[in-house]
Amino acid sequence: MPQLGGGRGGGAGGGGGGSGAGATSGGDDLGANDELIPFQDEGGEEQEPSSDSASAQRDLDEVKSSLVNESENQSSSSDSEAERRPQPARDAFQKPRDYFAEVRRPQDGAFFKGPAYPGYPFLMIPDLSSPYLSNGPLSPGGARTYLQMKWPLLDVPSSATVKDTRSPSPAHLYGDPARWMVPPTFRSNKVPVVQHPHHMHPLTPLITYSNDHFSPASPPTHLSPEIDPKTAGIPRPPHPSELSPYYPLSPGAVGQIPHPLGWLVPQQGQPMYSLPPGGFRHPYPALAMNASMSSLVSSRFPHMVAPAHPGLPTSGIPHPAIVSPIVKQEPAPPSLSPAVSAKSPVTVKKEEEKKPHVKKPLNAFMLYMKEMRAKVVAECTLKESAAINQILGRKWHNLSREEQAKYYELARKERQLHAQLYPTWSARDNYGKKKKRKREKQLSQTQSQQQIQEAEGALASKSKKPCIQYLPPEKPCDSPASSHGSTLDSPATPSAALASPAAPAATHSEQAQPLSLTTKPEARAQLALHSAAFLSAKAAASNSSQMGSQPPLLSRPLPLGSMPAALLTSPPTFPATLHAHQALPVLQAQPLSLVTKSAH
DNA sequence: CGGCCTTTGAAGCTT
DNA sequence: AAGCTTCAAAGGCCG
Repeated sequence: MPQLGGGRGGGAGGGGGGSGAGATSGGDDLGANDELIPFQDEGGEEQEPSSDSASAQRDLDEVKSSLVNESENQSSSSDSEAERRPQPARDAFQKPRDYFAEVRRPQDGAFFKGPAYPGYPFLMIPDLSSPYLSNGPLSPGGARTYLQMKWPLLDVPSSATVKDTRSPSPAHLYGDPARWMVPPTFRSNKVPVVQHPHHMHPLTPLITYSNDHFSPASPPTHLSPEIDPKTAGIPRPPHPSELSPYYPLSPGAVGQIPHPLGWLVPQQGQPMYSLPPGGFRHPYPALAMNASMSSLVSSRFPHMVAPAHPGLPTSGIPHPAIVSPIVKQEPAPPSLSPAVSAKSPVTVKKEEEKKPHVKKPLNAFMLYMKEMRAKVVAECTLKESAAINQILGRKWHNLSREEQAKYYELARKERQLHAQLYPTWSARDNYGKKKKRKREKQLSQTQSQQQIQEAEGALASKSKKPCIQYLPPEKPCDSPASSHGSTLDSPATPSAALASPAAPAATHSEQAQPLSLTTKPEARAQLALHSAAFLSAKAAASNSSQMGSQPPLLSRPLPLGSMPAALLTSPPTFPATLHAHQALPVLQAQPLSLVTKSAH
């Protein structure tokens, strides 16, 4: 696994201060630019999401309001927008991954806490449950945890610790609660964790990945987390940013890939990844030690706690990435491949059944969702994931390129790690494991194009009511008109839409969106009513004129996700047109699905 | 109780 | 190669 350490090394070095460049250009191990970093035409938009509660709130409000009425932005957007968006995005564009080096704009401050970079290596800590494990009762926020650690500035030869698998005592590492940076997710009350005194944006922890800072291979000496003053002298495994803490190494991989947090979580001199063949050891013993954490683990992943019980056979502990509780005997990767062919059909079947279910690595958006969901939920009264996800989707689009880049980077690393842990795994392996109602849905979509069209028309008349449904009755989320979250999005501009042929489609889709929300009109009717007042106020404020004609979503910039890497790296030009082009598919698709649903 | 809904992105599959 | 499909998380809701 050359890639593991290496690539990032360069970045890490640079990271110390400025970092990031390496990430993209430099060097990524696997292919550096393979990662696509989308950006929105809003180009400059961004950064709104700031850790600052106020700003965060604003962001949320924006999103919500945008959901409610996107058109409003059009008119008012100019002012606020200008203010809101400094141009960071453009900057970012020029220096895509120079997150650390870049001096943060005031707004960002909250979000990224620029200053933190150098001195704060970021750790991503899985919520004790492997992301690849089936979901448990754990609360949403609990999922993945990203911790930001503040490291003392020590000069220690990283190499010294790299090979050593042992970790320092947790006590040392965790001794100072103040050092823990806990993302909102954790704060959300579901996971009792000591929170760092300073405000921190939920994403902050993720920065690690986006930057080459925290490179295991060659972490900046001054930043080197390798050694804590208190733990100085205690060798510990490297914490490769590349390696997602979520993935425990498969037996075969053990030793090759040190657990990122291994040093953090000492297992009495045992390597983090010293997994017994076929067994999985909880990667974060230290965390487990925490009463609350421990309970979480035990409740959600009893098997993971097993290590605590000597009597329990380690072999019985499934790999974290493996969903199936039953599984067993063999490490995921091995079990996935060979022997099967030689066995009888029946046997094969059985084996397949036994096969652990290795989940797909999370993509950038998923990571973002996990990170931000709790926050959104906390700030809003909304509980439905569907609604939350919509908000998150909006927020995602509102993120600056750099912010998104962080998640893309993180996702990329996750994929890398996943690939290393489960070399034989293929996304195809999971095909058919879920019910495929979706397919039906889509089919129906295509089949009912006409219906969609009709629906659109209906929508136009209905306008955004549907959106309202998802708005929280109360508005912790909504904010004063000032926020104009949607403003960011955009000017109604059809610019993007018009720019490309797809424009029309996009428009439709956007219009359709509201419909989707209405999927369960009856159920949500009440919600809508609650927010009705809010909406009306908003509508009044905004220029409602466009609402009717303009699709709410249209105003929004196109989705970035699909942006090719090339674009990312390319100079700051990516105009709206470009986005529109790229996003086209997405927009079109969206509408369809939405419409379809509404139809249903 | 299982599936739906909703989002974006990645990967696989199909055409 | 382009487009389509499936799955990933999450949790309230629905049949």
